[in-house]
Amino acid sequence: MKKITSQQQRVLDCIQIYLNKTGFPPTRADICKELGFKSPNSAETHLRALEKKGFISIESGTSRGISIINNDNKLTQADNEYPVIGLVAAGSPTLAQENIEQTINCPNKFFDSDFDYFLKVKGLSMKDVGIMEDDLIAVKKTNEVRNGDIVIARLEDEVTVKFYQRKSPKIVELEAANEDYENIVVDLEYQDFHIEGKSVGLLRKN
Amino acid sequence: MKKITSQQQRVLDCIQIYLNKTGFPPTRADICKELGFKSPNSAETHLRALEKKGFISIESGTSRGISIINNDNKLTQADNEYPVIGLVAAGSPTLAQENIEQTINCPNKFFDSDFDYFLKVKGLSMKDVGIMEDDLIAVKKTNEVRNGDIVIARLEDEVTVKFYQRKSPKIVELEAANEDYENIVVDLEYQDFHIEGKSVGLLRKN
DNA sequence: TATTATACTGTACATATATTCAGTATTTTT
DNA sequence: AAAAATACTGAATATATGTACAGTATAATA
Repeated sequence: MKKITSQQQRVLDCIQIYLNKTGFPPTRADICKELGFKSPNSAETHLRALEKKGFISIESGTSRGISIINNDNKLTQADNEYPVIGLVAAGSPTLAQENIEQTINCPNKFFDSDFDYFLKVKGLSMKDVGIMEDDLIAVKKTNEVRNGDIVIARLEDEVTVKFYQRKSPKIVELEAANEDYENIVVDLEYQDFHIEGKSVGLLRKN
Repeated sequence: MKKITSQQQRVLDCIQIYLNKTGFPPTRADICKELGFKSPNSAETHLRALEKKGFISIESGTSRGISIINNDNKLTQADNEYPVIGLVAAGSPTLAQENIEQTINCPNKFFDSDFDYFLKVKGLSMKDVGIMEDDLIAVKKTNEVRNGDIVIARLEDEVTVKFYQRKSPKIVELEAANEDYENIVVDLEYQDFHIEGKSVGLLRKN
């Protein structure tokens, strides 16, 4: 990490303080107000310097698009609040979505891949691979899945967790890991099918 | 906290996911794009409902001025490095340096109970309760176990994970959750038996 | 010595964004 | 049965905001 000047440090601290206080990053004007600058360009040039030195990233054209880059070699590991989302009974037909109000504090790099939320499992359709009722699956939102991946898929209005198997350009098979459940064959041409994401890990609380 | 609808939960999760990914809250348009709405007013009304119910706060006239109100005090959130210990066929799991395969950074109060280390599972003797090979069991070191608890026990030189059942003052039965394995009957008078701890959670990395 | 980085003020403008208004329809609550 | 809440589409607009351009001045670097 490159050297930082005292003024740049003030700006960096200002961003962090503003974030802690409000929950979102400041605008150029906010920084000016906080540090006594009279031109938004003062903040702008400092931000550009901080970006160039790798302390922050700036999303171009985006309001408040500042994010502080954590060097995770530090003592303070970056945690986040991850939402826990409910799931309809896997393998059984038609049930309204039941959602759960809960978030879990978890290090960002807890699993081998990053992930977006936890999914609370209903049903036992994946029991043979050790996914039990009420387990929390760490889900990475993505469309890029391979055969054999455990995917979270939406078929019409129903969300399920299954093995993914692309059988042909228009046919996907969703395979359960439980002999009591039958596999689901999806015709992409006639059915509303969408990959929500894939499993990158699992969490269970006794 | 008031009731939340499934769509409102989706919006709330969307905000959290966006925050985790970018470091700043989404705009109305961002939410629409993420959830498939076609009018920014769809996001707006959901946000107003979430604000009214106390899940978020919205800074008026401020771009991305959304912040999630979390009920739990995560200020005192502390992390720790937890050792991962291999479950070898013979020998007891100790926290000796040579037995520690790796460490995992994890919030102290990640599971419902506190815990001391992760144990890496070998074998499938508990497969019917979803404990698979190479899963990491969060172990709390304790002697206080109850019937039905999943315990980490040492019998002579062998360490196993099993259900605990106290049959009589001198007899303990260690029950597997896999029909291919036989239960182990322990005579406390004649056998060297020791409870290392009990399982308080499970972690799996795909 | 020339060049670059730092550290500002001040003005201007395109666009990103919040927000209101006008509708429609369904579900839930009173 | 009426009222309120939910769940949207679609258009319009004031303003919040990023960002470029034009300057001035000093310190650090090559």
